Amino acid sequence: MSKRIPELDRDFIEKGQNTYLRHLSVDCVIFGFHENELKVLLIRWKDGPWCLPGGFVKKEESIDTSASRILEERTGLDDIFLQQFHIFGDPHREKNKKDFNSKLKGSWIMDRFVTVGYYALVEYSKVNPEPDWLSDECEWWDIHSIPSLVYDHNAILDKALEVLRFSLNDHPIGYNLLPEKFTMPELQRLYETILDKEIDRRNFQKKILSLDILVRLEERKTGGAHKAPYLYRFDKRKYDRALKEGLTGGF
Amino acid sequence: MSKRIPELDRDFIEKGQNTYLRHLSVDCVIFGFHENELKVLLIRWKDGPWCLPGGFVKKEESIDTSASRILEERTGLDDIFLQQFHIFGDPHREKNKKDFNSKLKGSWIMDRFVTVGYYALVEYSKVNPEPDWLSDECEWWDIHSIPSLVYDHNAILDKALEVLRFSLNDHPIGYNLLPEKFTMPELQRLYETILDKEIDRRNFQKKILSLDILVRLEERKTGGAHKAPYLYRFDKRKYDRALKEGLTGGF
DNA sequence: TTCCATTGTGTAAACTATACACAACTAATT
DNA sequence: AATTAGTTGTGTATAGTTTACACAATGGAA
Repeated sequence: MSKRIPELDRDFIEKGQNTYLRHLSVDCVIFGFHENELKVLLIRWKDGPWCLPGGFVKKEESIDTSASRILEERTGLDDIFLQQFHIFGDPHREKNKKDFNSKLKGSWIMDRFVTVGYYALVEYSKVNPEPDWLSDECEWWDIHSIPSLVYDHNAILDKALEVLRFSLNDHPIGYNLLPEKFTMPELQRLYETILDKEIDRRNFQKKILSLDILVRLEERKTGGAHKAPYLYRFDKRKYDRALKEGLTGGF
Repeated sequence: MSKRIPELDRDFIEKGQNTYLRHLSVDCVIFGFHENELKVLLIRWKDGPWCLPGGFVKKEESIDTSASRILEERTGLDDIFLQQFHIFGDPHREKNKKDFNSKLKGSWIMDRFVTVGYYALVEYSKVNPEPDWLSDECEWWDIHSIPSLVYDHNAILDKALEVLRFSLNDHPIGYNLLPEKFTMPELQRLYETILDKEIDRRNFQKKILSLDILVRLEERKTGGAHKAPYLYRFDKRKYDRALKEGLTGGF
């Protein structure tokens, strides 16, 4: 699947500290939405466990830029919605780190790392999951069936989800996760998945429309087995204005 | 005022990297409430500018513990309400760092630092502001007349205030900032100061009481030039329960 | 053609937030 | 001792928001 690049490997392990800040990493929780389910992009280390895609901060690089770079490497996307949400600084967070790779012994990588959590919202269909030279697999996982992850990555993911829930009314979450055109039921299911609760269909529509950030198109979504729903898109200008003033209410 | 400790000084500058993580610092925005004004505790470096009290992370120490330690050193208080609120990772955030102290040239301190922002809520009267061996002064400043601070510390403070405002309904902010017994007008003025807006006296009381987290005492606060207001205290058990479930509404 | 699941729409009731007024109290002033 | 100024304690009416709920219309499947 992915090519091993032993040169790069050795360089990274032995001389990474010349390029990157020590003790500091970035981990990304990349959310997507597909088939009415919230998904998270995970990678699997070579011969190792599943984990959040992450990386390190270059010596002259902003941590926001690091996160963007890491994301672009894994998804092929730039200009992504990215949000720092928490920093994880327990000295014992990387439990069993020593066990993972004997050839890393003595490397800067085996030091203690404090990691900055970012979450990203991406349009599922635009992503081309790409393993890198450190990983074997890169796949979307359903939020309801996340495997056991390395270190404290499950806790990082949980925290991201918690923040995402909390941010639902103040950040352009729908805007970033859905394709340009979408139906009201799709938007509703996104909200329901993130909040993990059911919302009344009619009240949802009323409230979302009252925010005055959507435009209903003439088109309807055909092909479904039932009455064809209207398509909507976000009115970016109104959306941005509403976000500045703070979206009101919540479900 | 503060004693210089040249030994410690030299040790810290030359060998600090053996004790602390490199490139990572912690800065604390310590809020207090006094005379109906929100205050922030600032220190002034020796022969230097005012800044937020901060410090470094020991190699085997949790960043939360670092923040607690830094806070205790500056205020004499332990068991303080502390909340990580943002990490500042711009490589150019420490502008003019080189100019500050020529004797630091070549020291690990002159490297780039990423800093974790914490805010603390303390009871003003319990704090004994103490300069340390790096600083000359340690004083409360009114939130409305903060001086120009070093580096990006004004931005860090602004961000803390923004988060504090946002958190007013989900965190035990009143509980931590006020003395044990307080009057309804005092609590209201705390809210008004943090939110920077006026609130109707009667509606405020109605709403706060409806949260069912306060106990009205038999006592009244005497000595004022007017009608003696009742004293209240927080019912810790009910408060904690309400926080878990999330306080509703907001002003 | 009928059936089924789903969409589009509206209204009444419960709840929450806001605006607003008057009597009681305390110390300072006369 | 009475008056005054400023503040506290309390309640109600109105506007606005959220919630609960029902029925007709549509499009493909049977």
